[in-house]
Amino acid sequence: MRSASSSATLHEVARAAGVSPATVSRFVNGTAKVSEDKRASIEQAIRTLHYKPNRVAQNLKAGSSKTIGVLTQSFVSVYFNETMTGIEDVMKPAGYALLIMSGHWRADQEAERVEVLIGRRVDGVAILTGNLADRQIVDFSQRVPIVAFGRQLGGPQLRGFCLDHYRAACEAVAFLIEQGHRRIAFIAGPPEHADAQARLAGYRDTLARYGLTRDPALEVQGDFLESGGLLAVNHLLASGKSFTALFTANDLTAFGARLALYRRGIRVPDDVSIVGFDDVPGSLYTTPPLTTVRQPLYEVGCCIGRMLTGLIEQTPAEVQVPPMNLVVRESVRRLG
Amino acid sequence: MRSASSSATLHEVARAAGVSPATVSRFVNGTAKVSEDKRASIEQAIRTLHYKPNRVAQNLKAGSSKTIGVLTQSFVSVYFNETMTGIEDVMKPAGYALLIMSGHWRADQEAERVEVLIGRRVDGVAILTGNLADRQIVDFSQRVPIVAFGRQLGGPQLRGFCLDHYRAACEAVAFLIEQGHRRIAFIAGPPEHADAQARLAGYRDTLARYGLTRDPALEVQGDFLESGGLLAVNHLLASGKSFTALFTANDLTAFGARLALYRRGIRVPDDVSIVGFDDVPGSLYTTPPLTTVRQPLYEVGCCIGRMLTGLIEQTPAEVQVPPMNLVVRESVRRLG
DNA sequence: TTGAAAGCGTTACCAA
DNA sequence: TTGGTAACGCTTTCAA
Repeated sequence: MRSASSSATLHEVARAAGVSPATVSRFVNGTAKVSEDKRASIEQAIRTLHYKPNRVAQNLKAGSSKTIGVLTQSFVSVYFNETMTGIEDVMKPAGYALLIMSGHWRADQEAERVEVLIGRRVDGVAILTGNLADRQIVDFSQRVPIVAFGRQLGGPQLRGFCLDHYRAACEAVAFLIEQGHRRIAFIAGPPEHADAQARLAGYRDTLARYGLTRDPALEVQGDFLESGGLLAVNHLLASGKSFTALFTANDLTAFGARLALYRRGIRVPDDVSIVGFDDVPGSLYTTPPLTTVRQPLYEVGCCIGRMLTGLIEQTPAEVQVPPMNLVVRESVRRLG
Repeated sequence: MRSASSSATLHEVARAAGVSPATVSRFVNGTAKVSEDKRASIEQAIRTLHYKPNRVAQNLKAGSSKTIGVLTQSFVSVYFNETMTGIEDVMKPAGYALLIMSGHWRADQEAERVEVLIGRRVDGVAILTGNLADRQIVDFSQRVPIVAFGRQLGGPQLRGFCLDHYRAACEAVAFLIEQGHRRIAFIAGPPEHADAQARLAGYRDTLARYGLTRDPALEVQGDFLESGGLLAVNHLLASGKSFTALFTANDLTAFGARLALYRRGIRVPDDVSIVGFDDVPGSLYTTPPLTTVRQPLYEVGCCIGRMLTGLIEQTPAEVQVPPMNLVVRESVRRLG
């Protein structure tokens, strides 16, 4: 007896329709012409048996799974999810499904996940940042086409690209300076995180470029999380150093910072201005709405998707990586 | 010539090791004892050929894919993503991978996605809310085990469960009343959304239960989005009706409402108290932090995972659905 | 236009 | 313990 969850096979359809399996296959795939009468009985049989092709068998035969693997770091981060939406939106119409695994920012887990993905014979892998060594990604790319976001990497089966965090951070700080701010504090991200480093460098260099001397006491450590932002502001305030603006390594940090300020009755932007980084959905509705640098993550996802299909189907496409830019809202006050 | 992305097969390993494919299979799977010498040469061959079993072939053979399909509605919603984290955390250790597709709240797309999932022979499907007709889910469940979150459904291969939105909404409104509030406005969710209906009913009934007469002018339509919350508050304010508290159908609505209030200089909670619903991550860091009803979505995901494995592996597990509860933060002021 | 048959990479049964 | 072999469900070549 057939279990409730399996469905009819091509052979059964063939038998029911009184034709050969080959003919049914041809009909189903439109691979060749089938005479009118057979066509009718096949359609009939398919209907009554509820036949649906078994993709697993098709995949085995085809040697490709029409599936792409996505290595994300966390499901609960808009950062990744917007990117995945972009990936899905371009891969779905092309017939690919997404096998998603999260690596939790741990190189060992990430490697293990990629192995699983390759074992499942995905046609390509998208790696969204993470802590895998570049070297290892290059190695993996000998086994499967890979597009890595957040790395400057290349190879026969490998594409990698980054957004220009340095330039974007420069733009943000320049904006603050042009609004009349001179004492600008910075809450940094995790020191080992490449993007965080670039943003910090952008902050420092822009200060220098405008001839402002940098005050180390105004650079505080954060961790890309709200809690870190909150602590950092407390720290800053405790140090007694004054500042009129705050640039944070990302939006979550800005949210935490904003709450710390709120708790002390320090108004934004009246007393202190804030600029964030990322433009997560929530930043449009903070009080006040946050001025921040927008990362075009949805578009990034689309790029990843296009690069990946290009790699897989050997139709190299020149993909234009979208720029980041400052979105000015209400958290910055013009001084003097 | 073998393409760069494929790897050695069992047969090649067998040939290289001078044994039969069957023996290699047995060794790899530990299905039977293999003599020491063969074992060594097989290991050797596997290493030099970089052999990895082809899961696609294994799946075809086994008739199961060790994959479960997840029908989500949107990637960019913490609501779904927290749930998926829970699902992943219980499915991954059990050896299942997640094939994820989003239905965008459109019944036709959702049905199409489930068809794709079934066609790919997933071992089970998790449906996270959405607009599919119950009837259709029941039908699908004849072809594959299904766990549906957000529906009260059951069947031989079907489990469905909801959280008690009605009761939770009652609790939230009761809290407001007990804090001394009498004029409590409500910003509703989409009228066709079952959870939104339950929350509305909870609001109305609780008012009645405490002997408060309900004022229709204090019930405004929202849409579960920040923008709807903002508009709703503007509407409420324009109507001239006074209120001391605001209960919103979800947190996003509360965020929008909070911004509208902020824009008019109305303080929270000094002038107006707010209670949200969901407890999305951001609500801990709004100014002030939002009092809201927590939906234990991660735990829900774990439940879904356990129910699904129970269904698939025919080991029915009694799974305890976690309760929602009010988390009191700083957006409600005690009156009088 | 149609069918027979081989093969995709595994696993498992049956003999040996 | 080991090997041969037949499936799993499909596609595709080769003949007819």
